[in-house]
Amino acid sequence: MSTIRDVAEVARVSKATVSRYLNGTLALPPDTAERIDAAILALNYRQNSLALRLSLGSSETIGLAMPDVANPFFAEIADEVELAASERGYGLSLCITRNQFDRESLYVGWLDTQHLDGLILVSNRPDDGSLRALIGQRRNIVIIDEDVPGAEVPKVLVDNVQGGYLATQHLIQAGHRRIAHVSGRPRGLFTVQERCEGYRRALAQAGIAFDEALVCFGSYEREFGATALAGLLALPSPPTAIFAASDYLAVGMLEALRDRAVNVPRDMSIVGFDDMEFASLLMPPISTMRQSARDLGRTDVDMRKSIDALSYLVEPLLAQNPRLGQPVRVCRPRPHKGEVSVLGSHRVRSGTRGSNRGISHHPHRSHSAGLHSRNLTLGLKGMELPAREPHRTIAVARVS
Amino acid sequence: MSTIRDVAEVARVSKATVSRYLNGTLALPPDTAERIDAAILALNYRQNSLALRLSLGSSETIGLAMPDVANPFFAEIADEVELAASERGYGLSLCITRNQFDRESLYVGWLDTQHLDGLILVSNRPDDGSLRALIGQRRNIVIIDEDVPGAEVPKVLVDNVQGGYLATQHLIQAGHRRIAHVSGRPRGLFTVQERCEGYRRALAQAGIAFDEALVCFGSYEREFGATALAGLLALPSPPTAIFAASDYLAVGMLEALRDRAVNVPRDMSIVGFDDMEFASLLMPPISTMRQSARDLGRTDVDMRKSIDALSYLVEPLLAQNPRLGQPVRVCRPRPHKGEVSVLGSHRVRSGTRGSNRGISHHPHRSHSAGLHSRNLTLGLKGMELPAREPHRTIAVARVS
DNA sequence: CTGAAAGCGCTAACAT
DNA sequence: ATGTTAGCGCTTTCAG
Repeated sequence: MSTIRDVAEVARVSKATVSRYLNGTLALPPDTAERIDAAILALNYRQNSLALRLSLGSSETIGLAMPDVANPFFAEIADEVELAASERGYGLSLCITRNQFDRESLYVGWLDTQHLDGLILVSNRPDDGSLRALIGQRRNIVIIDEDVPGAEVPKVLVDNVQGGYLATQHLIQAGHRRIAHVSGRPRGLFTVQERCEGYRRALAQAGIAFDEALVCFGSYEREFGATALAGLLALPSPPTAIFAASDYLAVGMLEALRDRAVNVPRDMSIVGFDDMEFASLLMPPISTMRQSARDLGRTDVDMRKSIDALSYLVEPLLAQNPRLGQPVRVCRPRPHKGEVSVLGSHRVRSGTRGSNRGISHHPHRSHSAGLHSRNLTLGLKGMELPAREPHRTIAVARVS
Repeated sequence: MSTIRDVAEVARVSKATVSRYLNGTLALPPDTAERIDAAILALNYRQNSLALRLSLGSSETIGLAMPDVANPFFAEIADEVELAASERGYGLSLCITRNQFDRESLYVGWLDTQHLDGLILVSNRPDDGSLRALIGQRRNIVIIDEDVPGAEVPKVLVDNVQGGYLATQHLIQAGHRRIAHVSGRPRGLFTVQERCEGYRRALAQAGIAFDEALVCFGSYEREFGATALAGLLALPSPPTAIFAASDYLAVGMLEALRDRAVNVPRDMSIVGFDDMEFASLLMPPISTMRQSARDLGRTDVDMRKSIDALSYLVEPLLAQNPRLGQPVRVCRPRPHKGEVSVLGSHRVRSGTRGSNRGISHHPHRSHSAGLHSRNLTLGLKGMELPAREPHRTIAVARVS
């Protein structure tokens, strides 16, 4: 490979001139410009990005650290983040933590070694303070999906309480009184806690007593769905509906129910959580709380564009758009097809996803092919996020 | 952040000494070593990876270019590749091409700019020669999943002919005579061509005439599954079974069949292709040809370890293991749970995936919850891949 | 054993 | 408008 020096020699100018010309910081007389262009072409010159980055002191790369990318929920986030990053000329380093602290630690360390300019962190463990300490005062981390309490960085989290509330309410409105809740572990996980809190609120509002026997905490995985289900069915008075805190859980339950020849939704109603894209591929499709992985991914990178907390990463972008320090709307997602996006307020309407014409609010009634499916769509809630307040939380809640 | 220079000053030695000590190329007297250690600790020194990489002329990063990572099939590959890369100390740059040539081109270019040391390329377009030309003589690319004809680089491809053959044979053995085939587009895509070829072979072998009306090429996507199905059902003499060239296609068909209240598998049998992890979550679970995304990912990075075609990437690894130029077995995957892995030969046995006890070979008979499910497992075929023959193809074929 | 110095390829003052 | 020079932080000859 040829270097800028070769180009300079061939074009009979200095390295600096070539460099400035290439970066557009200089208007050259046509003849010199042409000589340089010709040299570049002749030598098939390409900027060495390593040297560039060393010189600039920035890797032009952001990291996305998540427990697992084979899980469709995370994969969707990754897809969206990659898009946002590449649109801005950033590379994306994929960092799979497999839920281990030492791996999270490794990747956070990459921020110091210039390996990464910024890090999008999806942790899925309850933090004992180590991760928070590790994050420390860093200004180039964004936390999404699961909170790391105490960490003073921008966060993009889902309104899990609201989600749990709506899911449960959905079942109550369908006539259920005995509603179980199956969720992850440990209970200390914010997503677990909050979804459960929403569940309790909905019950309370409907005057249904909370029954400890009807809630199980184990994991968000499929396997636990089956286990939990067995336990619930063995109760003296089993539930008629279940709010599962993840779609994977719901799937595990569906499998177990199928094995026991229990008809869904006739004999058991289920609401999931996550709205992974494949949820609608299930037969029967289950209701699920939508927390859009794509919005989590997208919103997050929008933040980078506007918050000076991420100044390290954002400086080059701000340079082009010097409204520095002004409050900016950070969460302005386009509405998805068939949805109404309501900024700043919640509004519920019936959705259009899937083949759910002839929607029935009663789970014991079903349409066309004997399936139960009802969608709610809750608009995104956008918030003004003033500069200099990097650790406020953006709630993105959706239901479908 | 402190630099090696700071460390040197505090430890009262030269930069060079620190550098060599850190790289283990030097044994130091205990006292000097201690001084350096202390300085590193005190200053919280970390190697700047940008500088390191510029100096070394290698980015210690490989790229994974794929059309889409939200698709579970690709996501599984990504997961596996990340694991392999991180185990070897490489970073992984995720490059989503969205099936556009200019994006593929961009990422291939990163090999020249030192941005990437190696590239794992998953293209999903039929190549008109541009991509092949772009790849040219580069020695640090590996192609997986879909062939780029003419490109002389290592490839990890599935034996699609065999896959199509087995899928079709499965249906024939179940008693079907009118079997449709629905696949992607354009027909020029190798995966499309080969799977169809396998389909034809199986038909021929069973003495069933090939009927043009029963094959549809459109796309691997779900939507086309529904479209194609409508066409097939409208035929004067519709098929009783379908071999779908992707699981997404099969899912689209299942949905369409459900809408028409056609019972699967009683009135229509379907075999898919890919064995995405979520395939078994479908209800009813469909039979599917297993081409293990994970094996594609894993095998590939194993190749990097042993083939000198990838010398650029592999040199640091070979340095530790100087059996340079020796033939190495590159494809030695561990058998999955419940499977028999047969190197160098094919063997069929009944599998153990899912809840398929009481397997029925007849699609019109079904077990427990009224579902049709039959699994075949074909062992991996491993090949000796001699050094200096980087562009031989490894066939990984599995069925389940 | 250890240090001085050159160099990786580029950018960015500072000159001219 | 262009050249000169000094770094960016590290590794690696080459000397001592």
